[in-house]
Amino acid sequence: MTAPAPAPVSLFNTLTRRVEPLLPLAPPRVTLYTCGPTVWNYAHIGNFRTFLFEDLLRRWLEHAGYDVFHIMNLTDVDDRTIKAARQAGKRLVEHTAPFTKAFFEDRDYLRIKPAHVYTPATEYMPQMIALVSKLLERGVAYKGEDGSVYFAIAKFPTYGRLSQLDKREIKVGARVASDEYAKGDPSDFALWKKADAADEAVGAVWDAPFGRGRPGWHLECSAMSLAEIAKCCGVQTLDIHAGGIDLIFPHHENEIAQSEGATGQPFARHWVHGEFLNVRGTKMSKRHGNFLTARDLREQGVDAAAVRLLFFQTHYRAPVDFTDEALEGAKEGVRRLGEFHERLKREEGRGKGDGEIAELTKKFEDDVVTALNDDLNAPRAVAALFDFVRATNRELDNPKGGGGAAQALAAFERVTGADLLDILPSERAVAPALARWVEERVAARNQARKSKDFKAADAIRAELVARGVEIEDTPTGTKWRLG
RNA sequence: GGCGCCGUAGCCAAGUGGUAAGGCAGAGGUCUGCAAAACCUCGAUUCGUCGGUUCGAUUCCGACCGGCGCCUCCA
Repeated sequence: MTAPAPAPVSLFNTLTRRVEPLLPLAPPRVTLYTCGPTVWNYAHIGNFRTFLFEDLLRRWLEHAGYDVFHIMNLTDVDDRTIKAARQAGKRLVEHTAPFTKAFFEDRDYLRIKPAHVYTPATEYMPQMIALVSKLLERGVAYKGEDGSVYFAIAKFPTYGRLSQLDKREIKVGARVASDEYAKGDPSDFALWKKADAADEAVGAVWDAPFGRGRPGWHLECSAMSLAEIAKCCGVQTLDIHAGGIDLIFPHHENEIAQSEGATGQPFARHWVHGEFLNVRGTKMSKRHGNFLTARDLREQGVDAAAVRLLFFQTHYRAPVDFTDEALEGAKEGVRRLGEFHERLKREEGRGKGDGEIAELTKKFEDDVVTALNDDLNAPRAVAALFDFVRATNRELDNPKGGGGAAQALAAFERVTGADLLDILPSERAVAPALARWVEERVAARNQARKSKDFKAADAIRAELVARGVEIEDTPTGTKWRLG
């Protein structure tokens, strides 16, 4: 799968509502900005579904030969972080720091590749203030009667293009902000919110030429992404901006307005949005209380490989229901991949260098490339993977077959290993004492089997199973593993 | 009310204008002392319902039913 760099990758673009070839501004470089977590609490696995799809996107682009610069923001100042800090009786940063740390731990547990740069909003105040100043200068922002600064969407004719707002009507009687009277147009959104008592109480306030206050939610993404791509690449347009589907409106719509209002350049060329993780048909969320955090899964001993496989078995633009049954199925799939991997390593040297397996391997890699290039169709890639596993196992079962196992192993590892899907089972540490005991019992059982004392042999197996050890007799000896 | 998404076997889930991938679970078989693993065979005459377009629709159009999301700080 050494694709000529860079390969043609197509992705659905929310701007046009079509699958389009990815056309970076300056290939092979791709600038990728993904909306990260709000660190007011632990992120749940619904949040992580989005981060996992972005992880696959990043890896696939790199695999295709692109030089990806990945930026992810950390929202550490907004309504929720302030409220949570206040309730905890802490300063803002004291409250958010542990959750930022937890996010990184969860990210590592789920094997998500770290972004090249993480941008916490509170560390980009000068950039945000400068952006607001610029928007005020250009006359697309104004100071409201309440002292906050708003963006005037009337000054930005293409407002609503991303979310097809021109076709929308705001629901009559929908939530009306208390500061409504202060704005020129009810749809104008806050760039900078004048400090109030709660903000002061937790230290979420900054001085700015246009007044003491704090940034509106959308501001950070514009300010930070523009700052980072200017620094790294000297540009004002992102190649890809990704996030959850719920961010299309208003978050991303407002980011476009703010950014383009300031730079006059397109903000992002390709907008990519992932669907939700549901629980019995309803969006997983803190509000519904139907959520599970990454650390919950980790504490249950769930292998991250299973979570990754589970999510990759559904297309990123389709909603997926999280059920225990589905997770169990993914765990079983991961086990099977692990077995197959072990087998390939064991039988790598078998047979001649080509044959049926070489054909299967080629088809496998071609299918994976085709699937992922077509709007990151991971489910189809996974299907090709299991087709390959089954067909190759069949060949390996044939005493005369087996030629090409080394190639199969290499291809298998390229796709399922740490560079791409990253869905191979984690190594499980076994305490030396346990290992010694198991080895002794296995030897005893084989002794019993040798003397045809199957009753004793089965008793020992039951003993092992009771301790969570599964055994498997093979022509080359007895294998065991923790179940 | 506006905009958008979804409804495919027990469960999860791809997909195409020409007659349904893959995974898990289940049944039978090969192998095995027995298991396990692996492999083989079996499952939707059918893709929410009803119409329409078409030689032909699960795939396009319309209506309806059911579920869901967004509509100013939710991944």
